Amino acid sequence: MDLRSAGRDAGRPAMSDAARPTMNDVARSAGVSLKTVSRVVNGETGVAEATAERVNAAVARLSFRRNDIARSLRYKMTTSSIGLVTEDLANPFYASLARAVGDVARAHGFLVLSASSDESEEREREILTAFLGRRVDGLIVVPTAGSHTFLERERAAGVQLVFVDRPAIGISADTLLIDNAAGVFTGVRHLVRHGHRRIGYLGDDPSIYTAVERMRGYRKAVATLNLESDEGLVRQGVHNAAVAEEQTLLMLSQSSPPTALFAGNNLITAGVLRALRRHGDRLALVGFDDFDLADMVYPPVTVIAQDAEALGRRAAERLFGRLAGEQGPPTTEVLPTRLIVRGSGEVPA
Amino acid sequence: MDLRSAGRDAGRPAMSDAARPTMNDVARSAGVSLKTVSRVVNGETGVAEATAERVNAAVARLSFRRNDIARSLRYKMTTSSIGLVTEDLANPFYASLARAVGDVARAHGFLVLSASSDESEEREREILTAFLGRRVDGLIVVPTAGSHTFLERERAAGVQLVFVDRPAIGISADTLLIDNAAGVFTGVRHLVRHGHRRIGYLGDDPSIYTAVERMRGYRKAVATLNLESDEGLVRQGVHNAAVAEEQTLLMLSQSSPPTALFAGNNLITAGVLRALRRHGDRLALVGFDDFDLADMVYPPVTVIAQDAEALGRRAAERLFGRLAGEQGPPTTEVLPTRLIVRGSGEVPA
DNA sequence: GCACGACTTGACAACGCTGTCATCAGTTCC
DNA sequence: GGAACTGATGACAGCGTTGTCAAGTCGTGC
Repeated sequence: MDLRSAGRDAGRPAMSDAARPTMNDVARSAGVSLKTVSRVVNGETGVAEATAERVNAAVARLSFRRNDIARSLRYKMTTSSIGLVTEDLANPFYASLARAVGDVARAHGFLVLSASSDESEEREREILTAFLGRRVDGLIVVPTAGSHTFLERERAAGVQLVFVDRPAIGISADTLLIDNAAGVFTGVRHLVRHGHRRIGYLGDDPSIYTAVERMRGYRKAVATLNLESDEGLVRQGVHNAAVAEEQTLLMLSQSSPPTALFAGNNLITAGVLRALRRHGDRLALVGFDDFDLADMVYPPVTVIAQDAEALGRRAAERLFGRLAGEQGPPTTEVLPTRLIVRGSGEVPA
Repeated sequence: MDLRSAGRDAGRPAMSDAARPTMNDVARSAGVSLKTVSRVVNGETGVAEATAERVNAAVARLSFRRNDIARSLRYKMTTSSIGLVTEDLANPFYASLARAVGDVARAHGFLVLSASSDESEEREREILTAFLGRRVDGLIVVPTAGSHTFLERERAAGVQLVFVDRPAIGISADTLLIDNAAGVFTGVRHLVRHGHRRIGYLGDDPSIYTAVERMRGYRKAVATLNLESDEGLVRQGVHNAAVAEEQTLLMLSQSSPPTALFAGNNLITAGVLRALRRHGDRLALVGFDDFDLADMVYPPVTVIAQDAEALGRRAAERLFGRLAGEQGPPTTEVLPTRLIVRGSGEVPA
């Protein structure tokens, strides 16, 4: 594009020179002092009605909009904004969580900065650094596996901190978790109640906290519910649907295959379903994570559902509680999961 | 909640008395002037190596972090942040869009403020006002139905503006759309090619731009592909899965029911699927919007997919292009949809 | 020995706003 | 009629940073 020929007011030139009016401009235009404008704009008392009207007229005339950046700087260095870091905002689970956080923030007059860490410690740190540079008043973080000790000094400077979905290493702060182990245990027990004793498990990478917890739930079920214990029934590090499909087929072609399966997350559930369809056998299945149209899949999938919305809401409430001055040592709240029975888990052994 | 009383001395933990160090503190600690600290922190040239080292040591010692709020105020009043307003961040479509916007923003060193308007004009305006008060450098907006003329003055003040998914009324700005009408047309034509001439359509509320466009695509298909035109085959205002299910059943119990259906969005597709299952007949179906496990549903659903990620990415690229100074009149870019054949649309009439 | 430029450093103002305190007119009270 | 109060308004400083400009130090060339 040729800037020269773009000419007059084609783009931003001339117009953008119309710099934003400041309180000073409004003051001049209304024939009052800067401070009086500030009083009117912020709805403070002690301004004569006639004066306030003049100021308001000038505000409207100039399209004045208070500069909250400057206000923040002057006013206690607090920004009415919080930062939210999740693994991936496009993931429906975190999307719901983010939505809930946003709603609570809005109710408190706060804005939300958000970004995705993609499970990268370095990227998470970049994001947090940027947020802190912007002086967010609080942070809600789905922490990566790395140490979060460096946040200690930020907390000392008054930044409130809540971890969600996983605990953080190297720092103690308010934390909200899902009861992953109990969820898996419940799901496996459901299968046991339908006669299964040989139950396979496919889980995500053990570097991920939730994967470890879920595996723990499975191990506990195996140990306490009198299940067949066989490492051939266990697959870890299954981190996408394709691998899940492949591993399921391998597991089913063993000499003594399982009669039921537990899928450690929604991606794995998808892969398992595809494998079951290809395989033809009708195995029992329970998956962790609910998903849209789970009732329309064949077979309809029985799941352990986690409430992302509640998780986000509670985390935000906790954060705003602290911002409002709630004292006390860091707390950890664990939210329950819910078994949703739809058919796939009720296939008898 | 009253922000004023919130932050008071009511609650700030004792720790927070350890106020954040400023460049002045660093300067004192390093025995140099404020300005020299600024130079070192911003990597400017012309500082003796020994001095820079002393400053860096002091920075580390005090855990200094540059205050970007103050920097923004001083430095051209630009904040390296953009605002994103969608209808609902929890909706997977907008979640993907938001993720893409976030990635592009990150590549440019920008942060993203986001919020959900819930289709409310008033709420959208509140959000935009809050964003603009924070002096975002640009806005990406999925506009509600109301007039957006008030944004004209913001643009005059230099705020860049991109509308996404729908055009905005009362203002002309860069816009990115999905070719909704063509998508529906393609889907209906797909059904026609499998012998259908009596095709039902269920669409969302006509107050929504995309619903109107999609309906237009259906009408065009009916008119040009020699289909049976019958208002009994058309349902508008279907705004959730339950209504879709109910309306589908009603439509199928007519004296001359359709042999195929087009579902105007993913929620409607879900309702139609449930109705078809209850009804027992195997009708052909094409739905707008792809969804997870569409291949595992029975029957696997043929869909018209839209690329939310591309939409978000292009919108952000457009915005940053403008922020980089690209001139020229507002553009409108229309992204194509994609037909994904899975089985449900291939049932012969 | 002195002027010169190159390099390094710092003093100061300003970004747009709010808190503090002073000022000034108009009461009220005895 | 003067002290004391009330209500409205403004002057000024300062939040933490960066741009501007001046000043200082040093080595070089003649």
